[in-house]
This record gives sequence, C-alpha cells and structure tokens, in this order.
Amino acid sequence: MSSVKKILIADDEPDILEIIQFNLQAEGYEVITAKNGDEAIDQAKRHLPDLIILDIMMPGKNGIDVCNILRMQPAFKEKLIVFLSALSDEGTEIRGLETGADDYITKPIRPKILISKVNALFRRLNKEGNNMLQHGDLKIDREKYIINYQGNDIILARKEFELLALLASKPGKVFLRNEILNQVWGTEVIVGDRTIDVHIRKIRQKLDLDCITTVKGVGYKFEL
Amino acid sequence: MSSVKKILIADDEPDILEIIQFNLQAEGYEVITAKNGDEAIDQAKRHLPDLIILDIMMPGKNGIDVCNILRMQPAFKEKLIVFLSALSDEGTEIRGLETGADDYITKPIRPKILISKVNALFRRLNKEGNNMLQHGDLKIDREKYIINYQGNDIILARKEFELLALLASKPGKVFLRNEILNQVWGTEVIVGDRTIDVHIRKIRQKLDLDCITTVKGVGYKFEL
DNA sequence: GCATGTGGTTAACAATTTGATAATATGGGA
DNA sequence: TCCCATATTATCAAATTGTTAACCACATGC
Repeated sequence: MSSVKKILIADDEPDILEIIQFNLQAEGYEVITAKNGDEAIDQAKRHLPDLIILDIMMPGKNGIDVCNILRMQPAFKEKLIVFLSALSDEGTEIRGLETGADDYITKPIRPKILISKVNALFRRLNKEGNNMLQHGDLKIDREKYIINYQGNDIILARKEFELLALLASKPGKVFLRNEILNQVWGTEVIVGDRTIDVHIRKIRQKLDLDCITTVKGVGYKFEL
Repeated sequence: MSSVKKILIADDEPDILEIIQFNLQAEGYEVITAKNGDEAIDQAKRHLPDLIILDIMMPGKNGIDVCNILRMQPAFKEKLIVFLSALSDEGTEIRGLETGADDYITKPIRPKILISKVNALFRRLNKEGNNMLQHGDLKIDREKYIINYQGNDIILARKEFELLALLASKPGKVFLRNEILNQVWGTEVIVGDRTIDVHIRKIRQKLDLDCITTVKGVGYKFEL
C-alpha cells in the first residue's frame, strides 16, 4: 500500500538465498540478505524490514535463536517472521511454530507458493491497522473523511463519520452508549440522551444500508 | 479445552487416512473419516466437526469444492478447514489459500508437524474470542452480545443474556436464586420470586436446547 | 452586514421492546 | 392426596429507542 516492503532473508546456502531474492524482487519487494544468524540480527536492526525469513538450520545462531532475540525488542514485536525449514529437521520446525513465528515455509522452495504466502502475510497485516476500513462494498477512508458504498461517495458530517468509523472499527462488537460518547464526543462534553440516536438515524438514512444494529439496553454494533 | 475436539479427514488414499487418523487419535482427538468429497460433506453435516482436513485432489468433488460448499452454510462459517496437498499441484494449492482455508498441510505427511499444526489451530481459535464462552456448539460472545448455537445467531434480551452468561460461566455449578439476583439484578433492585423463572423460561424457549437444569429448592445450573 | 447552508443538539412525541407481576398450571415428593 | 417449588402464560408498566422538527452556532459567500 504505502511504500515498498522490505524483506530480510537469512540462509547459509547461497543458492537458496538467490532463488528467494530473485523471486521476491521480481514481485516488487526490496530484499536484504544475510548469511547467518548474527548477520541477520545485524541487518534486521539496520534496515528494520517488514518481513524476516529465517532458515532454521544455520551455523552459529539458528533461526529460532534469531527469532527469540529479535522478538525481545519492541521494534520487532509486530514484524512478520517466517521460518524456512528443510524436510529433515522436523523437531526444530515444531519448536519454531511455538516460538512466535507467523508462518513457516518448507524446503524445497516452490516459488509460487513462497510468493503467495508472502503476499498473504502482507495482506493480513494491512487489514489489521490502517486508516482504511473496508467491509464488503463499504469503504471508509479515515484520512479523506469519505465513505464509499458500491462505488458511490457518501458524505457524512464529522460526528456521523466518526461514529460510523468507530462502530466499523470492530465489526460485531457492541459499543455501549458510554463508550460511544467517550470515543466520539470526549469525556468533557455532555450531550443529551437522544443525540446518539439522531446521529445513528442520519447515518442509516444516508447510507441506505442496514449495517448498524441496535442492541437494546446495551448499545449499537456494526455488521454487514 | 472444554470437550474432545472432533476432526474430519477426507482423502481418497486409505493409507493417508489411516496415518492421520492414528496420529490424531493418539493425541486425543476424535476422528471421523471420509473417502471422497461427497462423503466429506455428508459426514461434516452429521458430526459437525471442529476441524476439517480436506485433501485437495480427490475424485468427484475436490477439496476446494467441498470447502466452498461448506463455507456457504452458517454452521461452518467459523469452523477450521485445512487443506492437504501433494507437492505436485502447486496451482491448486495457491487457490486453496485464497478460498477460506485456515491453513494447509503438504504431503508427504509428517506426523509431528501435522499434530503441531492442529494443536496450534485450536489454540488460536481459543484465543480469538477474549470474552467468549464456548461449550460444544454453543458460543456466548460477551463483546458481540450474541449467542450462537450450531452456527445460528440467537438474540437474547439483556437480562436473558446476562443470566445465561452467568450460568454458563461455571458449567455444572448450581447458582442459588440469591446469587443470581445479586449478579444479574444487583443488590439494590428487588424483584419478585417468579421473575427468574420467567427469564429462564424465555432462554430455554429461544435456545431450544436443554442446557439449564433446575435444582429444586436450590437454584439453576448450566450444563450440556 | 446579511442571507444562506450545514452541522450539531435538543425537545417532544411515537413506536417498540423489555422486564416484572399476577394468575394459573404442572409435577414431584412427604 | 396434598403441598410446595417451579413452569407457563398473558398482561401491563417502564425503559429504551426511533423519528421528526425546531433551534442555535458557526462558517461561507455575496
């Protein structure tokens, strides 16, 4: 979405390194390589890649060690880490799964699957935290303050927008009236009881889409 | 966590079926098998397994077809589905990833990895709903204020919901009428004797499931 | 400065849902 | 059998939300 994603690959076999690098670069990613665990940690700190692919079996620090070390640091708590494993080392692989990796890829490397997995990982990441919400035909752009439904832009007033954006930020979750007041109006402001209802109504009217459900006695929730 | 997890395996090769079945049963899972796609759908509907492992390449309906068909139905929207794929069919594998599977496992099957993945999937599932109770086919989602039984959402009014949630929070425990009053109604409010009964009745009616037992002279308890 | 429009809030009333109660039925045990 | 705790049902009051219109504040352009 935003900028080119950086990927760090660490493997002691130059061939593998090259295959992966070639394929990921062809896909448009920026690739950094490392030949062993220590180098991987070094490069990771220097470039802060978005995704780190670690071979498990490496001389010196192995992939799991590297993962553990990196996960210690806040900068890598949220980054993607994927293990590479040969068919032979089952035992270590399993430990890898428990260690906080986001996925793992088995050797021999099959380029299409590799790319597919990498893309899938980034897609997942993008969904998580951004100022663009999307559910079905409904797009909510927090930056531009625009709602788009089935290709048509819908203009909501600020409060209406923020209310909808809040509800849509966690589809299905019921927001209590108090929560809504605190999030949208702030804790200082005191407004009457019917204010929320009126805004909800306006949203429902403008959107002409039944996406906000009332949970009587509790609050409202967004769902398609 | 709660009860024994059911796993359905579908593969046209008896050897594979047996290997997987043996390993998963050894791990304490209940295993159901199917030899082809149609049988898989049949068994899935009959047993409502928690996890479905589908071979992609099968005569008749293949794994992806089966997955698509099952995902149509509300009962399987939330279930785990995993694909099994041979090294050869890369193309289909990739499509599998996009089709709504939760993971996929490559052949040849390595038992330890299989088990590790299965365990990981169930672990992930448990983590997902933070304030979510689950007993068998009955899910109680405090955040979404929704009861889900066998894939169907059931809407309860606030008091009904809170009453059920209370009882279900400690399955088997008998809640005295006083306890219930304090927890659900609060200590201030005073309501008549029959009020609880009426709410219990409404829950039983809406759920159409015999999960609340009366303990005469004492109170009520939740159990499946 | 003045008309106009928009956003936000409120009040008043309608519509709806919920929850409590009373009245009555049921069913198991002394 | 009779008694007592619970089940069931219908009913009504209270709580909650929906809807509309009016109002004020503020910005905008003329």
